[in-house]
Amino acid sequence: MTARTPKPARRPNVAEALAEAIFSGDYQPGDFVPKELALCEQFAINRSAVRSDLRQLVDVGIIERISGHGSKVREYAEWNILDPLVTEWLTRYAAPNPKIQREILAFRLDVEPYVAMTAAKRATARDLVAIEEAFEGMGQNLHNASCPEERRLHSDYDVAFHAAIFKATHNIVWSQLSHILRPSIYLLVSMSNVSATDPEDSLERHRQLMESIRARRPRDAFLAAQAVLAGTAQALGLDAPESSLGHDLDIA
Amino acid sequence: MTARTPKPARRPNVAEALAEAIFSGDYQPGDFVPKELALCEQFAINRSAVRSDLRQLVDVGIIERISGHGSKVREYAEWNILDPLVTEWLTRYAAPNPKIQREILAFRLDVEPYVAMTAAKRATARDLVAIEEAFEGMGQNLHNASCPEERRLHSDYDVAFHAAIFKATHNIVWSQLSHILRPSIYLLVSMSNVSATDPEDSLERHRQLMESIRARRPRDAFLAAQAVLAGTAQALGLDAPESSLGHDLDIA
DNA sequence: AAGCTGCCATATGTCGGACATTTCGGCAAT
DNA sequence: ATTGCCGAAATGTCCGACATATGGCAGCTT
Repeated sequence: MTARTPKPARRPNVAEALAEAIFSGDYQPGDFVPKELALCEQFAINRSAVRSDLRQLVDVGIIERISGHGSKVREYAEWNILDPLVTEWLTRYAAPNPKIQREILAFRLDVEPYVAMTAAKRATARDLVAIEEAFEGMGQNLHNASCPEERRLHSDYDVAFHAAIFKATHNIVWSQLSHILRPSIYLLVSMSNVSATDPEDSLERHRQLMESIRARRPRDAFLAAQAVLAGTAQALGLDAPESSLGHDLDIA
Repeated sequence: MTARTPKPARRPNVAEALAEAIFSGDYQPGDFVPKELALCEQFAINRSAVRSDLRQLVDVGIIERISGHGSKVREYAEWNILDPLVTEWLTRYAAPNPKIQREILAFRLDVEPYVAMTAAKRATARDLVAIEEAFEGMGQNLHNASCPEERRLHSDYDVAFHAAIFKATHNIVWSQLSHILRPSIYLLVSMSNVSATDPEDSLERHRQLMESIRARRPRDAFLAAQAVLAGTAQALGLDAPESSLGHDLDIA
């Protein structure tokens, strides 16, 4: 039986499809998505399945179900952008939501230097292995940047690199927050055709960050993370506004 | 018809009930919760309703549904503790999860000083109103601490106070993270009978934090937030381990 | 004419039963 | 002892029906 299972064609994912439509702007906050029966017809599945998927969108705060009236898209501020599923959708469809992307990047500018500093204090050998593997993956997929597949791989390793640093804090909350990295890192890739930054420079900054963590030098890790993020912000056309943490405190 | 609607008795919330059982330790990671039909019988509702509620637990990462086998409780690390619903349940039933509580408090020790500093730079008049109202609510519900109702009110204002500071950063991610405050603040209350800290001292520290933000003094706000959190950590029997951000950077 | 009341259409919420699919465990043949 | 098949048990999906909540319109009252 070399033939694979003849029907891996599972049922269509209504949540996924609606998420794409909403994130792409087809439906905006305040709009109503099609009613259940319409979705049943459109996707050729039963109401139970449709309702199950709509429940997922409710649980992440994207839509609000009004009994007897319909399902309304909620305001962006009400979305659970910390939910892994939402960040996953943001990475794929969020081009038309530049505001959220900017806020996420601002958040990263805020916290990543601090996370790097904490990681430098608590990282174990196992954490360093994860960080190093991700780093090497970034390096190996840095050449012919014209190949989309390779650029995607590079981004995956980039995400893994930063996520590994978050995990090295050995704190559940920080670790789960690493999901927020994915959208902005992928956004960087999708715009990298116009990116003016030198990939080699970026890799070198990542190396310095990694080495600072390995050497358990929290302050160097803090500064190195600032440098990495500043590069990212610049590539996305955002001047690092005020990563003035060090500045304000050094006044002391 | 002075009689109210005779049946506001809505259907039992299976998700809520199961969450309480899981958070209380009746079911632990790896265990299987009762099968759908058993829950139908136990709560006297239909399978559709049961499945809808189970879907909610799946969406927040608490359980995992294995087709044809059952619903298994996932490891704590896989729970979406950043989801508002999960933090809500944590505030109510999390007594038997001291590990998660400690990690949340460690996270707060990490970020709240920085959040306070950022708020001091960006807070608008409207933000200050929210902070001040919460502060006054804390003060007015500080007397006879023996009254449980008043202690609950005090906690609510305490949460509102810290959440208002998070919102004053004017960043979506920070604002949504304020949900994480609730569990540890409520935990403090539930243990306050053995708390040795003076409520007046705590209130005074909060006042200094508020005034630093109002006066736009980021560094003072940073230090004041550290003082507030140190008090909280001490009351919960945790020495502030290493809020050494300032320390490490001041070495510079 | 303005405002209120009550009815009706619409869409979601719940119910009950049925069948399909997946998983696991046991039994039997190799 | 291993492999393969079969069947029990639980979840996934489907179908049809009724209950409930919401919004708007018609008609009546004032």
